[in-house]
Amino acid sequence: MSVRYALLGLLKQQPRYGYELRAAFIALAGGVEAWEVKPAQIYTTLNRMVESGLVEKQLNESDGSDEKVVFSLTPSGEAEFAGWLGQGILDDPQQDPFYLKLMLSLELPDVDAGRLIQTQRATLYQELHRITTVRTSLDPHTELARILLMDKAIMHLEADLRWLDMIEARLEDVKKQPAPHAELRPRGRPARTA
Amino acid sequence: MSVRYALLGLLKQQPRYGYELRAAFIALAGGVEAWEVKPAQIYTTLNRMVESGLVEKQLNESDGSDEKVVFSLTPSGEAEFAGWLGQGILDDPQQDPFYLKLMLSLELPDVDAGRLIQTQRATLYQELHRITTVRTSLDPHTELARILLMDKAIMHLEADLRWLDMIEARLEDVKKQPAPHAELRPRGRPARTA
DNA sequence: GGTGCCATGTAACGCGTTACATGATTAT
DNA sequence: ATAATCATGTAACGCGTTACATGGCACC
Repeated sequence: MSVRYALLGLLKQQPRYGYELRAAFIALAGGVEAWEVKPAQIYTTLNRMVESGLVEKQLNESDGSDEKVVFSLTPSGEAEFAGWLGQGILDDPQQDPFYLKLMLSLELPDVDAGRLIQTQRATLYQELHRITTVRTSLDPHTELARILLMDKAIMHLEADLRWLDMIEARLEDVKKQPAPHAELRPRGRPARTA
Repeated sequence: MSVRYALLGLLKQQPRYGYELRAAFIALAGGVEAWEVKPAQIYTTLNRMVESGLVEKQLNESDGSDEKVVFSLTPSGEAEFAGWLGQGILDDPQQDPFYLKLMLSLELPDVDAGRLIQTQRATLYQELHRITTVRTSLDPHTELARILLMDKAIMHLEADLRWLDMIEARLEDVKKQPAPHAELRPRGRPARTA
């Protein structure tokens, strides 16, 4: 979803051809490891935007021997970009695959929730270590932007680890107390008692 | 990506028909507001899994007058599910639309980065308030699972707000210091000095 | 007799992916 | 010479979405 708008922004800077746009996007988004974009996505996205009138295609201006296809922004595209920039963004941490796993493990008798949590914790720790290493290797003078990206990743990983601790503590609580009713089970589907 | 595996898990509990699976998934994932799934996605996903041999379709068992299409798990599907459960998960906070906006705003002369940050901060605050309200309205005895979901959202929103503070501080630093070179600009594309 | 939910789909599209294809230029 | 990178695509698929269509059943 964002690639589309980023391309509009890059075209607002200046008209460009596809391959150049791809390089510019990757540079903008923090490098190949952070946000890879395949050439196929660039060209299909650009052509879709040409069809909806956000972008124009100019075949082979100026130079004669060149096969480059130059794209430029239309007023409509500029408006679309401005609209995107003006909006705040929320991501959806509610759609959490790990939460799904956890809920399933509580319903399936042969799955150990504790082990699930341990595996997840190990994965997060490992990634935290990796990212921290990368972060400290960056030069604050020339790569400040990427440091910010890493910092965000670190803060989110730490939040996830704290969240796992919370989950474990809650599960312990439930285990100790007799529990007035079904406790960690999601509501709905009357627990097959009927 | 996760819906597919959650469906396998739900079918491991017991064979079910499509509409029932949808209800079970929504209950599992924390309710309609948290993770809506459209019927169309359920049926197409199930049929794809039938084609790849993870799931079997049984037409109209037991009852006579019923039009329900019952799906059940194959051994292959069970293995697929077990594989998914065993793996740790990382999400990609590197692919961050706000970061893209920020980088673009630093390159485009007519876009104010400070205002961008303020808009984003307001959006995050608003969502934090909304989620906190929802969270405190939940009953810890019967809806503990959803409370966990909300807690995660809150922790991430708080992390994002702290991150915005960091960004602003860095930008201030850059403004004050003469800066030995280009500072917050992503590398690549030699700043059009040539 | 509508309104709404149960239940099952199909069609078309957007985003993103992999795989494939072509041809030019540049580097070793 | 051959390998890498530049440059431009097409085809097919997976996931998810919206919109549309069909038919039953229940409630007011």
